[in-house]
Amino acid sequence: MKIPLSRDFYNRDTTQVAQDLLGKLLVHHIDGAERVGKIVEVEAYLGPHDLAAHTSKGITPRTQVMYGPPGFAYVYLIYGMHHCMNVVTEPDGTGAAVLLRALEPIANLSDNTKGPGRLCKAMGIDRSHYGHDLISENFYITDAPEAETIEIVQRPRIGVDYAGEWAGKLLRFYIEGNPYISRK
DNA sequence: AGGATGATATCC
DNA sequence: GATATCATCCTC
Repeated sequence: MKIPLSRDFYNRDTTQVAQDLLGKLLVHHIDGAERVGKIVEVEAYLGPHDLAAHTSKGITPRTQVMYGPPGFAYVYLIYGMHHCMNVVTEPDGTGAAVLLRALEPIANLSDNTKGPGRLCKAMGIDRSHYGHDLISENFYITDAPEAETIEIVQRPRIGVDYAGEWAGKLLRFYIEGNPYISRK
């Protein structure tokens, strides 16, 4: 198996981690198969001061893991039917995370990986993965075997119009030209 | 453009 | 206990 990204990778500035996650591989061992997708689109949620972040409501049972140490999965159900996956960033207590929005299928994945809900469906991720440590053997993020040069595009985040001035901030990042972006 | 569908936060 | 609100997706 490959080597998961270290705790220190996640224990950094969230916008930096978000951009560094582009091109990395998300790996999940499930039902005897290794599902692998390349991360091509993400969004950064900076902490309680970020009005678009779930942690802006304070520590609750749902946001607890997002306030915890970095490198853990924050998975939640949205609109009653779709799961979304984040990776927690920055030191314990910060309340920041990066939402994974789209993958490029690499192995044992359907072609339907554009968008956070579809991403989780294709990877077999649900609320049972809430709080899962990504420094693990069966569910983790790792470097791509071959480093490639990518151009990163910055856009406002999707679906956060309620967040006032935070709605317009350029905290959505994706790989320029990649065909698996959820929206232009 | 509108509906599905249930957890969650926030109010009584 | 009731209700409004969702970091979405599918169908029309």
